[in-house]
Amino acid sequence: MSSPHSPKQNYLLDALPAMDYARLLPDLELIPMPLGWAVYESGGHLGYVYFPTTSMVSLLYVMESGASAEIAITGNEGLVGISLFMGGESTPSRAVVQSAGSGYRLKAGVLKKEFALGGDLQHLALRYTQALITQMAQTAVCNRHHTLDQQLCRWLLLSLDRLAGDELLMTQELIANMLGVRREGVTEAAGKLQEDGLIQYSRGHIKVLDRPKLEERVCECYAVVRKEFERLLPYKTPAPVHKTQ
Amino acid sequence: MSSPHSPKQNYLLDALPAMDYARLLPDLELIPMPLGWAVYESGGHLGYVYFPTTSMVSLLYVMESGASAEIAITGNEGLVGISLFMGGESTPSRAVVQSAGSGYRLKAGVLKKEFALGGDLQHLALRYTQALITQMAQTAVCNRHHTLDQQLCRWLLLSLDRLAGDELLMTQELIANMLGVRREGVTEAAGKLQEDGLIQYSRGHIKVLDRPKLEERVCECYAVVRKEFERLLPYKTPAPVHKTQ
DNA sequence: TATCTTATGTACGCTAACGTATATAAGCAA
DNA sequence: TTGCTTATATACGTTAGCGTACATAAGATA
Repeated sequence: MSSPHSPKQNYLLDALPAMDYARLLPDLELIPMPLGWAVYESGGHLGYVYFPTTSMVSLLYVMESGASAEIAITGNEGLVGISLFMGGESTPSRAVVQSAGSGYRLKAGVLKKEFALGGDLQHLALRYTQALITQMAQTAVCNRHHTLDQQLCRWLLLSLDRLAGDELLMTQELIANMLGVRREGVTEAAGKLQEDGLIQYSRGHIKVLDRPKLEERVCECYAVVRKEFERLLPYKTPAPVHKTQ
Repeated sequence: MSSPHSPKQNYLLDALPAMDYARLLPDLELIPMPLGWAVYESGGHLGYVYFPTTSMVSLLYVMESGASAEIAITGNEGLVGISLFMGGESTPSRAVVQSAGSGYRLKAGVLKKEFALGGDLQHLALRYTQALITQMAQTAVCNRHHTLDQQLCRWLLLSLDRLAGDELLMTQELIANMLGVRREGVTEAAGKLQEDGLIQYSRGHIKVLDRPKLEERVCECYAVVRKEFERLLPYKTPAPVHKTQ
């Protein structure tokens, strides 16, 4: 099997004008992104920005108690390491690969230089950051007001949008860590979805059977985030949508 | 009484180099920011960015059901309207004046032009935005894991940091809307704080009597946000701190 | 003064999610 | 095959916060 890797599998890189893309290409380094790898740690210095192609990265905060909560998800529509161009160099959160795959990385210095030019990369990166902000804000709202069942639907749909296919490799334990809830709670919520024929899972494999029905059950948060991503990053149509409203 | 208004009461404006400040000064327009005023609406277009000086603005999301949740707070350490320079022009959230006072505004076009220069205003605005992101992320975490009591402490301290003095004009109803909880819940939580002598309130006036004790009761979220603001926006020392850890 | 409005206090049953414990089952290793 | 590890299932008492209802009290208004 050949491996048809290309930086263009990442939306932000793909959206760059040919000249900007050509300038960055020599510095884009293909790397594997294995499950569980901490792309960056809380407070840690970043040497690179990462552009996921076939992988998915969770931004999460781990509390003193060890409990955690996901803040946002990044897939091939974005980049990991916004603090590099936002100027802070680090953040209190962690970034962990949540779905293995590949990505490209760019040395911090190269990115900053390109960003400082004020061209398309700057605009794209900032628009992506705003979309990410919306995702974070909606996570806060969802955590406050919605049930675990709804949040699981949101999480499945957001993840699906960021990956090819209709399958996720993800144990209930992992999902519980992301949502910041008990594993047993996820078992129960996922059990209902399976019973009703929306998904099918076994030992870390989740297959979505009925996406439209998932979109019926999810809270408004999903659509808010999705629409904002589509508005801010057009031309990105990650997965067939049956009903966004 | 004279009114000693100055754009320098806003940290971001104050931190600008003399030349940049001088360039913007003619376009900075002093405006009153009355309680409850919606600085911008969900999805609405912004004509101005706002630099609060003596006022405080809540970023919040209002759900279909009418329930709401605060995403972040902005005071004289920041600005309202980041979507203007981030490129999105609007956001799904609302911004509402939560504590009356004054501020300065700048026409969208002027800000964008200054931002595009890539100078100190750009750097400050982006660093502030990163601090705001931290606040949002921590709101999500706090909503997930901490009790109403802890969240009330966090909210009081964050608000206090953004205002002069030790008093807040704020009914429990208002606070409940911000936190996205029942008013009765706030009554109970605030009752405990009053009983223990940490605060004193009556009909919309809240006075903080023992800030150190408040900082003992608050969850870690407050310190995370505060430290990140201090790291990203140095020289800003809003209120005496007794114990940040 | 009496009345009205708004802010705060208190109570009661309800539910989602928690913490904990234990049971089953699927895949892997020997 | 047997045993071991990991993933999922189920149960039970506890609790924070909800929804609702109603009571008090402080200012404002007449």
